[in-house]
Amino acid sequence: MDYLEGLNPPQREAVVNMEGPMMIIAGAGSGKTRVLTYKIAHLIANGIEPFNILSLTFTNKASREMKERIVDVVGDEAKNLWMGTFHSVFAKILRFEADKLGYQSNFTIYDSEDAKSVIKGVVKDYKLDDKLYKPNVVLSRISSAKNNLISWRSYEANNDMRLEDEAQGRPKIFEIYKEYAIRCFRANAMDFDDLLFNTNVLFHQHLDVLNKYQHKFKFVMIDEFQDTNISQYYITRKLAAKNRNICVVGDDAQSIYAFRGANIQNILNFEKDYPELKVIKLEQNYRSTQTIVEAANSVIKHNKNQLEKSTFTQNGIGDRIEVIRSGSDLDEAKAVAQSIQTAIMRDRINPQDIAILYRTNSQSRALEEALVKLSIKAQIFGGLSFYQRKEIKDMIAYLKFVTNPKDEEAFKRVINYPKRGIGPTTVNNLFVKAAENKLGIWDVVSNIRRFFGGRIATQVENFANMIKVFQMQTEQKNAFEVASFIAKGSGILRELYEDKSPEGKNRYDNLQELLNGIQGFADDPSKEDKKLGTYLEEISLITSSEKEDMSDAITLMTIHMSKGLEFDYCYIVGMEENLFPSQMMLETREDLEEERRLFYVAITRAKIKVFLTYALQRYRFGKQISCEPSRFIDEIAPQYISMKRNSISDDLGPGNTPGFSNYRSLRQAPSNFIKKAVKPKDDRPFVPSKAEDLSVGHIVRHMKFGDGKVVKISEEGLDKRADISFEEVGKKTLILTFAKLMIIED
DNA sequence: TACCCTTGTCTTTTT
DNA sequence: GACAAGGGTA
Repeated sequence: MDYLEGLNPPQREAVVNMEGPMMIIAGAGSGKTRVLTYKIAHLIANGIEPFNILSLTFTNKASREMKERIVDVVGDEAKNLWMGTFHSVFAKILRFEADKLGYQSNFTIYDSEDAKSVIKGVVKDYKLDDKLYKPNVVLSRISSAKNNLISWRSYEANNDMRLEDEAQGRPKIFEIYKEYAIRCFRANAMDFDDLLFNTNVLFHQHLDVLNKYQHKFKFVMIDEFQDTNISQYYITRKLAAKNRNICVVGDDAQSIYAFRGANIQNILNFEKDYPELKVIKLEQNYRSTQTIVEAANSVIKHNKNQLEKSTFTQNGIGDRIEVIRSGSDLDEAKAVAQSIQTAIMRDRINPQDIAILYRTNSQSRALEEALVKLSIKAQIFGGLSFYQRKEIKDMIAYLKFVTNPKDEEAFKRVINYPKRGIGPTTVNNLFVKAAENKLGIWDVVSNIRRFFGGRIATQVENFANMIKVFQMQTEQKNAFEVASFIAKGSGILRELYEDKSPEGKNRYDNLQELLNGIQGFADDPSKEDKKLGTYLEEISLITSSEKEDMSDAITLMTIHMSKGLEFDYCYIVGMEENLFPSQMMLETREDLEEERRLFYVAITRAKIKVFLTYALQRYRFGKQISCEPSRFIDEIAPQYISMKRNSISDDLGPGNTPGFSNYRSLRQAPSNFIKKAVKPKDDRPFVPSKAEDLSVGHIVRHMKFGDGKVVKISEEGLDKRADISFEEVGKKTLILTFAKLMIIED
């Protein structure tokens, strides 16, 4: 029991109170993972069987780490714990109970890309306006319906949803939802939200099943409770209804997934649903310096909606937060890279303890380049995950289609890849025939002679025979044997091998890497089941955040991904209005408050020091725009920050003309451009004309870009801009307030 | 049917 | 600036 020694009184209270409902409100850095870990260990130490404990986390990484720590405390029996993300745990249960809902246990899990593709198909078939019914918009409506447990059947009658749709001019969403649901079901496929939605249906319709799992999961733990949505909440409420041993851990100040349906309301509901609830607050921060904790508190104070809680620390005061201003996004990246170099060399900070955090994935590129120049190793999380690459998705589509031949999305990917002369027209005919005969696509394809003759039949038949051979393999062979057989047999491997371009080479390597990964799965002695289906189950819920940690590399990730992690030094970059807070989150106070919580999360990742950086100019949407520092910088109480200028580009004060005189423009121009551009066609003296004299059709001269024609004048916000097609450097958009242009021809 | 070019859209965050 | 979709051509 010596693990109890290192806990403070509230932490210990949380651990030793095993039974009954409990809510732990845990401030950032207050040791909540520790408490959760020890609590589970304590349960096991007191004779509770590990397989009676269900612990839900938000990432597989978090659950893996927690499991390892529990093994350290109580030993190997902890391996039988039920631990994982909501999605992975309930996917497992749904596979087991699939027939009760009319699914087959080999159902496919559609990722968002698959889902959008289905929606696109529906919008097209229903002849709706695809500008209005964009896949993203429709999917998020459907998703929020499912997360609130509104089925397609009840959607039409749901006034809230319908009125919102109509107000936005999209009255047909419910029809798309209906058809989307029908198609997914027909394809024996579930999307991410279905995994939770269908679990609710299962527990609602089959009380015997619910009973079984209530009995099994005598203790339920939920981490990051503030990020659960209604659908998740109902599942856990049902599971815990009998034993009422439910323990949730969360921090309302760190709720940053409202956009995904997370509902802070759940915290309040929890108190109503369990009147005997024990609430424990962990308020002492063990992670960060006083400066960081106080600064974070001073930020979150600006939010109206929050639970009563005050975090404090007994750690030292530490350095002030450093705010660095740069002229451009590239200079910002340079400054960050330099500062990191100093941190590593002078402050002796381990690279693994340094992170650069940003609001959007697209910000990573400039940073990456700057780091490479200083030979600082960096590991970038996010962006396209390995499994989202085209060549990988193609290969996996084969695996999916072979396991679940109803999967229409997989079918569409593989039917004509590699090219086998079955084009979109033919594919469409196949789908029409399937619909006419109320059959699945595989029923038509595998019996093609009953429906078509001629060239189509021959080609489709070849395809069907190939798939049948693959399917036979899955019976006896393990995932790797099947996959490498398919890679060769389908022609994918040859197709990629023959592409000798650098990208083609890369795709080939990626495919090999995928096969290696499958081999690793098949060779893993701890896995009992090495079937292809099990492999697919495992990877369909993997996310880009779950790469392995690389040693001596710094970390680059979005702030969202950084939740739950900690670093010595944190660089929070792009602290600009419209970027952070994001311009899409400025409309309502709720949205802005979520952004502010996100900022709170970012600051509290740091143990020793926080850097905030912003740039005055930044490339976005392929254009350069001016930026203002983020309001969040001003929201930090001033005694905790110190302002610095980026030594690289501190000549860009407000009085100067930043515009296009920085090196970004030069860098992007052709190498011979500098010489050419400064040499005008004639030797008239350069006298800038007034911005308001400029109009479309004028030929103008720019000191660096040379001569060009004005093709468009537009206003964005307060800035008047001109699109100019330059002879030497092509089309540029210039902000007329800054750019100096001389009209040389009307 | 396949390929090339142009055009339009996009960047918020993720299971 | 990046990528998918659409249109035109062989």
